Amino acid sequence: MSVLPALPREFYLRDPALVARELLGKLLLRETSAGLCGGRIVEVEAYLSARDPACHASRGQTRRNAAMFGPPGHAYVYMIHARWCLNAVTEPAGTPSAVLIRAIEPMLGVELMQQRRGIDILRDLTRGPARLCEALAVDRTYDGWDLTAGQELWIADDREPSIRPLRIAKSGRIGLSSAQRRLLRFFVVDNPYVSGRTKAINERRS
DNA sequence: CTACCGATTGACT
DNA sequence: GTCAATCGGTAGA
Repeated sequence: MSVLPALPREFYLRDPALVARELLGKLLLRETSAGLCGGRIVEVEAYLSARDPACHASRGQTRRNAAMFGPPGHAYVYMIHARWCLNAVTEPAGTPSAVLIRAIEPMLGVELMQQRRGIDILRDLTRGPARLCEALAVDRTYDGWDLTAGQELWIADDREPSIRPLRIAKSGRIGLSSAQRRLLRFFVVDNPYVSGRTKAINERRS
């Protein structure tokens, strides 16, 4: 049993945009024989199954996106431009939606993450979906991994109350070729570990 | 089998 | 700000 227990499956059994917003401030954790590492989630994007053309699963199931069709609370790990990216699957099995973890704030095992990334600069360690996967040694072998099991790779509540409430902003999603009107990217305002533009389209308290 | 592409990143002007 | 390397997934011959 971990000191930092994993969020339960019910957490993920909801609308992906809601899950995305609530994942901000949670801890993404990774444990290997080399030690524990991870940090606070500060940037996410929601992908809304068949009703969302930008979602990898919007045009049906393939071997690549199969994890998104599975039960909530599991990882969907895919490769883009020769780099891995990590999602948390949401909604019931058969509804292929997910939340892309775009950035975390390094908190645990910084030295280990620096080794894996081959850089020292804290700000560049986990800012971006592929960078954080490299820092946490997440690759294809974690596609389909159960994030609620509380081992190797999981997400937990941050029990440090001092950082709340978080100021949250939303914007359009990053890097999509097709224009996406919907504001499905959520990030912590003024956090230096958020990737891309940090201009707030809309702001609220959480 | 080949050809094309991308939910990115890092190097460069 | 611009640009191209990167390589597995996918579609199509």
